[in-house]
Amino acid sequence: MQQPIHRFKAEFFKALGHPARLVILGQLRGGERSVQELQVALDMDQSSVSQQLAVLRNKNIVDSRKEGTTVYYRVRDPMIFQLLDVARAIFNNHLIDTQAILAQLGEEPVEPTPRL
Amino acid sequence: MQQPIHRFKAEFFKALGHPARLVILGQLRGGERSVQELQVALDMDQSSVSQQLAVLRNKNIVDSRKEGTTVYYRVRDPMIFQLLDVARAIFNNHLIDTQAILAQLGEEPVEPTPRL
DNA sequence: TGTCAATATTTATATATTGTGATGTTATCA
DNA sequence: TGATAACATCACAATATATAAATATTGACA
Repeated sequence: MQQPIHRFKAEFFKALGHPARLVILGQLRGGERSVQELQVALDMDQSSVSQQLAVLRNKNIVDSRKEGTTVYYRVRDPMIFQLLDVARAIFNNHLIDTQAILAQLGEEPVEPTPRL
Repeated sequence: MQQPIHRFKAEFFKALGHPARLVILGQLRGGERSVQELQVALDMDQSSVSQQLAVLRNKNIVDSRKEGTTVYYRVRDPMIFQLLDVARAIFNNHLIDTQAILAQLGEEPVEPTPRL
């Protein structure tokens, strides 16, 4: 139970456990992005984006490359996207549950057949 | 960014972000298990196991079934295992990083070719 | 060198999660 | 009904994570 490998795996999943970080990964599906581009896409301030990127960086989920004063981020292992795809499939299988949880979160429900 | 669907996905991944819960899911690969069986397998006290199961239950990741005074848990969607398999593949692809992080966690490194 | 733009880190505070122990609940059975 | 077994939930201190604002770093360029 307290095997380090499980702690590590848990850390990995925890890194995925934040809306902004999921959106960042979604953006990175289209290839590398600068912090600024992400900042615009996410409508978040620079500091916050940088912080979320730091979390992903610390868990080796993303990599960065500096070009001049701009830093470009990319996903380290494309298999991450496969992981997100499987997750999406799971969500689609359980839309009703999803709606229940969203309601519980006090949010409006998703449409009948959402593009996740 | 603040779309509820991302919040929901994040909640899902957060639920996977705990060593004990990952071990529980690992146990449930072999089919349903009673709380007691899990308690023994994880070497945790009853209350803690119950609480971790509650987290998984609240996120609709597991289902429970009562038989007399015993409660059996099972994974709701086998695709969860597929997700864990992809995660494992990612970890295997990045063993060096894994070791780096384990070191950072102050733990002993894993063997060269671990069975995850 | 001085300044600016892009990004990172720090700091403080708020919030959430965890771990542990105590208490509740429910079903069985004497 | 009373006792017990199997779980669940509650309560609270400890720890971790999130959020936001301020400050630091780095590279380009005048």
